[in-house]
Amino acid sequence: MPELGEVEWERRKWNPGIGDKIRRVRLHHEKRIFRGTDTHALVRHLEGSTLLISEARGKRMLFRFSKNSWLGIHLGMTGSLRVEGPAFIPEKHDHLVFYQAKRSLVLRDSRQFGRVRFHQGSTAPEWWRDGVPEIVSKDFGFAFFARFLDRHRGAPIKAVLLRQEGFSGIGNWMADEILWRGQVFPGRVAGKLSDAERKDLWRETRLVARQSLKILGNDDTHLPKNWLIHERWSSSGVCPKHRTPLRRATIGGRTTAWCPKCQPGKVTRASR
DNA sequence: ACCCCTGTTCGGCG
DNA sequence: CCGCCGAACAGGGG
Repeated sequence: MPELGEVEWERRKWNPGIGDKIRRVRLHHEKRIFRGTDTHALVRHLEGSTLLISEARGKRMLFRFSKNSWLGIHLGMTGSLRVEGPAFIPEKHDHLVFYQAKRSLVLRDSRQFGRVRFHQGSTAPEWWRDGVPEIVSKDFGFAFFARFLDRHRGAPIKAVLLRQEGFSGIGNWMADEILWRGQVFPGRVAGKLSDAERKDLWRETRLVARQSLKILGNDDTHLPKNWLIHERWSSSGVCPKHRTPLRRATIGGRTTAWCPKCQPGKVTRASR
């Protein structure tokens, strides 16, 4: 589910709990979603603490609590946040619940590809400061973009766009959207794009990220009608520009949709 | 029953 | 050692 703008939207769902004390934490220590995390420390430190603020970077979220406690959440494929009543009884996939006086904050993740981390300290955890620029920031300049493509010059451009160390928050549908707008076939080898194509892709990357954050991050209104996302899952999907039927194939290891007219190219061994 | 999936990680291989 | 690929993770939905 969640990519950049959707993650931002999910993060805000716990905002009603900001400023209120966590009275009780409910979780099951052995759940896969807590892999690598000291859940006993998590419970011990967060019970009695207050949710202060949160932030999202790419697909990751960081929640700051009083008493120098930090909680990192990645939603994976199926994670979601929500608010329930103070007497909420968790269902099967509600793996983490923070009970407050007036409500509870719930994390649900059926497949548990997501992950919860905990950190105790006066500064943000080391795993949070990874130095990857936000796409909507000035640090995501053309120089960074071009260098990243060079570093992965042998891979299909679709696979490169999905790498979070370069394209923080880009997921499958956003990558397809960017390539469609930039009129680049997803199987093209990253190192063989022309300068003009690179420039276009860089611009479209920022545009799609900015728009997604603005539109999806603030409420659940829909993306513009002429975006590819509305067509890409249907077997009868067509190009929003001229109604050419879309093609679908696995490229870069992921299901990919593209317009054969706007993005000419063919799926070869090297392009997958 | 069977196939598909908006993500990440890791082992194998060239 | 580097980089790419496919499988694995796990459950729900069509």
